[in-house]
Amino acid sequence: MMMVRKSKGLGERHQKILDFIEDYQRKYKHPPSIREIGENCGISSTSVVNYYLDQLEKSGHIERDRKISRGLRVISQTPVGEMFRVPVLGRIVAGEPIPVPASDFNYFDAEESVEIATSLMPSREKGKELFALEVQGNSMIDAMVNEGDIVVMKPTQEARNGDMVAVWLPDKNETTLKYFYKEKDGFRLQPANPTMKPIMVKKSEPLEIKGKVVMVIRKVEVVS
Amino acid sequence: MMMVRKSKGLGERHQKILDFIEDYQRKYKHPPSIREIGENCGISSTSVVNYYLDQLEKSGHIERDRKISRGLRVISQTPVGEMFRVPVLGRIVAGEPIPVPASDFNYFDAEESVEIATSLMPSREKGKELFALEVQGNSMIDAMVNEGDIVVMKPTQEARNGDMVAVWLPDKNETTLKYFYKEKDGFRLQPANPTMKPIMVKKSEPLEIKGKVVMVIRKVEVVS
DNA sequence: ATGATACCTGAACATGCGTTCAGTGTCAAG
DNA sequence: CTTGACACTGAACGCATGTTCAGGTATCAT
Repeated sequence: MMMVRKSKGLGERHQKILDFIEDYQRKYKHPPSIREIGENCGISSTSVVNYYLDQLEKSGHIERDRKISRGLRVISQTPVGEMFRVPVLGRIVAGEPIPVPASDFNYFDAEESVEIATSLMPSREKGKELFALEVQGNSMIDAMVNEGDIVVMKPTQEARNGDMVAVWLPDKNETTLKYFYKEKDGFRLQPANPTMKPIMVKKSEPLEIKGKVVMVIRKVEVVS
Repeated sequence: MMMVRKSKGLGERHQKILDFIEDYQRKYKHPPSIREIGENCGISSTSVVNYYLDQLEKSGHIERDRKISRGLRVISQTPVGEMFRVPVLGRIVAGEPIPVPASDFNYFDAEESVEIATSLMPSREKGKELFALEVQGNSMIDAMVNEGDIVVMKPTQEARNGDMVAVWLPDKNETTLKYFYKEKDGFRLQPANPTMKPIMVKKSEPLEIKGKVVMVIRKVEVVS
C-alpha cells in the first residue's frame, strides 16, 4: 500500500502563505519578499519559504518570476486590486431555508460569484466571510428587494438593533429579509419599505438569524 | 549636446517613464526596477531615474515605497483591471430635475465616485458614459429604491419597452424611476413593485427621459 | 535497523536594487 | 563673468533579497 500523504491538497502552511501574499498585496500594493513571508507565517528560514513557494508554483497556485525581487503573485480567482469575489451560494426563496456557508467552505466550490469593489464595502470584512444569494420570487418586496437581485450577506447568528438580517421563521416556514429590533416581549421585524407593517415575533417563537445583509445589487437588463 | 528644457508640467521623459511603468506592470504583473526603467527609457544612470521618480512622486503621479524593491506604482484615476469608476453626479430627488453629465464632462469633476466590477455590468458600456446618482428621500419606493441607494445610469433620451428609466415630468414637476412602456395613446410608467399602480402619460403631455437605469446598489450599514 | 520521504534549520553567497555623491555641461538671470 | 538652477553621468556603497548547501528531525514502509 502506498503511504498516506500527509496533505493531499494544500496544507495549513500553504494556505497561510497564500492568504498572507494576498493580504500583503492588498495592503501594500506590491508582493511581499521571501523573508517577509517567513516572518509573518512563523517560518524561520528563507529556504523553507522558498520550499513552499516551489510547491505552490508547481500546484499552480502562484506564479513566480525567478531572480526578481518580489516577483510572485497568486493565481487567484480574486483579481488583485481593490475588489474581491463573493461566492453566490444559491437562491433565497420565501418558502425555503437560507443556504449558509459550511465552516470548511472555500470560494472555489461556488458555481458562481460576484465581484465587489472594496471601496463599495462599508465594512472591511474579509471577502472570505461573505456570501451572496440571488433573490427568487417577489416575496422580499417588503425589503425593497426584487426578483433577480443579489443580496450580499455576512454570516452571523446575532444581530443588533437596526441591522438588516435574513431570518428563518420555523413556525411560519418562512424566509424573510427585515430590519431587526429587539423589544420587551420579543423581536420586531421591520420591513425596509416604511409603508408596510412590521412582523412581531414573541420570545417564545423560534427565530433563526442567518446573516446580516451588507449590500444589495440589482442588475437591470439594458437592451442597449 | 542640447538638452530640451521642459515647462512646468510633465516632460516627454516623465510621460515615457509613466507609460513604461504601466506597460511593464501590465506585462509582468509587477512593477519594474529603477534600472529596468532606465534601460527602457534611454536613461543611462539609475540616479536620473530616481531623480525623475522623485518628481513624479511629488507631482502625485506615482507612489513609492522607499527602500523596497520595485515598490512603486502609478496613481491611476481609472484603476486598471476589471473595474471602472463611475462618477456620482449628485442626488436624485422627486421634486428636482435629474442631474445629467455635460458633454464636456470628465470624471474628475465629480466629488465622489463608485467603482463597479466589470463583471457586474450587464452591458459593456464605457464607464465614461455612465454616471451615478444617490437617491434622496423615499419617493422612489415604487421603483424598489430606497434612500441612500446608488443608481447607476446610462444617459439617453430614448427608451425601449421594458427599460427602467429615470424620467422628468415637467407637468407634474416630478422625477421618478419607472419601467417604460409605449402604448397606443401614450406611455405607461410601471413601478417595479408589482403591487403599485402604473402612471399613464398621454402623448400630449411632456416627458423627458434622462437615462436608463443600469444598476442599483444598496449599501447597508453594518455595525459589525 | 534501514532507508525513503517530507519538513525544517542556519548560514553563506551572489547579486538585485535603492541610495548617495562628486562632477559635467547648458542656459538664463543678475 | 559669475552664479545657480536644471538635466545628467558614472561610480560607489550597502542593505535587500533570491538561491543554494550542508545538515538536522520526524514518520513510515520495508
